[in-house]
Amino acid sequence: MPPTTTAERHLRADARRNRDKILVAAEAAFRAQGLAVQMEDIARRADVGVGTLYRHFPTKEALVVELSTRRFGTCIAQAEKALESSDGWAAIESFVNTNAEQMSRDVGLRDTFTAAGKDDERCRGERRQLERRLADLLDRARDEGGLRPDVTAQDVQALMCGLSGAIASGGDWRRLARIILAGLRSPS
Amino acid sequence: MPPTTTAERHLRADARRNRDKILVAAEAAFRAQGLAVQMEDIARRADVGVGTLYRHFPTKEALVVELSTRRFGTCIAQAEKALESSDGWAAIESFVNTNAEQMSRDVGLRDTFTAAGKDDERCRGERRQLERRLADLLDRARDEGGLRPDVTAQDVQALMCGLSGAIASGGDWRRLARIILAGLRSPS
DNA sequence: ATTATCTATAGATCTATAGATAATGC
DNA sequence: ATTATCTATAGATCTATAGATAATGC
Repeated sequence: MPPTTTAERHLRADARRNRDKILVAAEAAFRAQGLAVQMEDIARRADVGVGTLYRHFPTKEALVVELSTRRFGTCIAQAEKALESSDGWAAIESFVNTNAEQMSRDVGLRDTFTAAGKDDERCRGERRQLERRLADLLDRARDEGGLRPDVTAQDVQALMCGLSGAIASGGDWRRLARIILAGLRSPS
Repeated sequence: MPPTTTAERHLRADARRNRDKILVAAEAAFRAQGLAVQMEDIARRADVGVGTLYRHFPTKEALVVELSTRRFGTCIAQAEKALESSDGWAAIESFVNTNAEQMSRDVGLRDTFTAAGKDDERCRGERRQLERRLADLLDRARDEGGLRPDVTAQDVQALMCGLSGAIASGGDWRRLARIILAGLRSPS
């Protein structure tokens, strides 16, 4: 559930409608074309003038941050869901595979991992929270002996960025995820 | 040794000098700032007007292709040198580590791997040749039993792109290279 | 005489805004 | 009456060129 700020609650009916259309359109545009897509394109997809787009999001950065935050949120939720698995190593496999598959279908997600919101406090917060969840996953798997003992959450975060690049360059996510997971697995 | 084309041989003394200065400046600019650096910046570094830069390289793409080709060339040479090693697996380790270390110091190299010259025949040729050398390295290591049997040259190329992204996102190249190499190693 | 260089600026490609017009809701 | 929308365009930020000026080499 997105944070319904005070500003959003008092929105006029048409404004509310347009805001929703913009978010849907931007989501689709980012997924298909990445964060570099033009504001004009997003407005066209939403069937709205660019002026309206800028009324709702004062800068492109603000729009990118809004949607990147949501993507990070999904990713964090996936990490938490994976944590429910009974087996520590299976949780990590599940997390990496799920994300790799999603990145293969979503340029915006790849861009989010590698580039989005480096200067935005909200995005940085999400990154930190993801790192914490990742650390939880790793701690458990390490305790159970499934994980190579020296792997850190930062390593895995960097590897997820790497995975996004590798997928973008035409690699098969299944094969790449398998290799990276094998690299993380404890050498038994 | 760069290919001394006919055009380059007949260059007037000052033109020859400026061309060299431009190549040195562009190399340094790409290394420090990546391929997105501005032509004006490169010209300034070379102590030359932008007009001169454009006289020698008709488009920015041409300059990027020239320097990316060189980077690919170095990389191919490293693969060939690694191939001289007596041990197949050691050759792969050496290749991956060398490149990872270089990528950590050279934004231009990272950009070259992930983005450069996708539309240029010369660059595509270099990519293919690198892939062939990589395949040679893999074949041998596989025969010797050191390599996970299903790994392809394309996988490794994608992983090198990934490594570049992972390093760009702040990862430690030593740790990342170790994990990826462990993933490629045969599970014995 | 020819070939190369420089500066100033045209042109392309975006983000963002101004200000005239239209839709909402009290 | 207020709030939102639209189109046309300003502004920023690049790449690339025109055309007047300078350096080279026969």
